[in-house]
Amino acid sequence: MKIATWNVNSIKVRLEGVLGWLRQAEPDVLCLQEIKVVDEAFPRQAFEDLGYNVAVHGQKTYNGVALLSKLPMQDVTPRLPGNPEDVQSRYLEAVIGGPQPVRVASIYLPNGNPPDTDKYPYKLGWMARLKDRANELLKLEELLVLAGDYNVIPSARDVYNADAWRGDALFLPETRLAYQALLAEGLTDAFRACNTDAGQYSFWDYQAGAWQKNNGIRIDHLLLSPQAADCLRGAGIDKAVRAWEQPSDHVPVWCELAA
DNA sequence: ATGGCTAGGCTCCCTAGA
Repeated sequence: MKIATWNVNSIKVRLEGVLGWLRQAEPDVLCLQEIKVVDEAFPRQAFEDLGYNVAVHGQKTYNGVALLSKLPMQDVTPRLPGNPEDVQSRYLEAVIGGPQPVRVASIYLPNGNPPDTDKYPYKLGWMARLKDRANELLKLEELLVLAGDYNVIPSARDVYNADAWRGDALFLPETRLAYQALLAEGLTDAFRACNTDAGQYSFWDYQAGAWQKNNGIRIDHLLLSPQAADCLRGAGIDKAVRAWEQPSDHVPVWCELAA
């Protein structure tokens, strides 16, 4: 089963690109982030025509996540538990059917900038809630894939110019420690389990020729339960998509499970 | 990033992104 994640930065603008990528890459599951539309405005039919089941947790203008799956989805659950007052659409979980079911979540972790505002404690609080959710799910001993835009640069090898990101919410020591605490629950970074090279990025800013200089960061991750990690057959970043017409600033990241 | 681009909407300027 091939599972991918992609922050598309508006599904309306990116629809043709996403459809083209699906035809080419043929993932079984695609986790989308920053769709920036309400559920009713999501182009559901276009994906159903390609053979995907669709689950959406949308929001007007900002955020919004979705799941596309060739196999049927059960137990489709929006929202990360732990704060009923959090109305931002950043989490959608489902169990993908099949002989070996896989629980998948599409995650859009808060950016957190600027760090001296309430946006940063919101990010850290969200990360603590995600850690709690992971802890709960790992007890089930299922195949589990938490995939999405984590807005976390895990280490210096995941950034072109570390000094430029020192004080940024994506790279602050407290952010990286919270991410390490999440991994310590028992999760494996699928890409890093397959590739230890530096200079492997999933995001390049639109500004200042960042793409042309390969001035990027790796912030889109697929985190696997031990049961899923045992099935891991490969992982990669579809970097070439960044050079397509009217691209997102993120590219798809994927993993292949023998399940 | 001393913010150079992109997207959305309360659209001719603002917020947000990372």
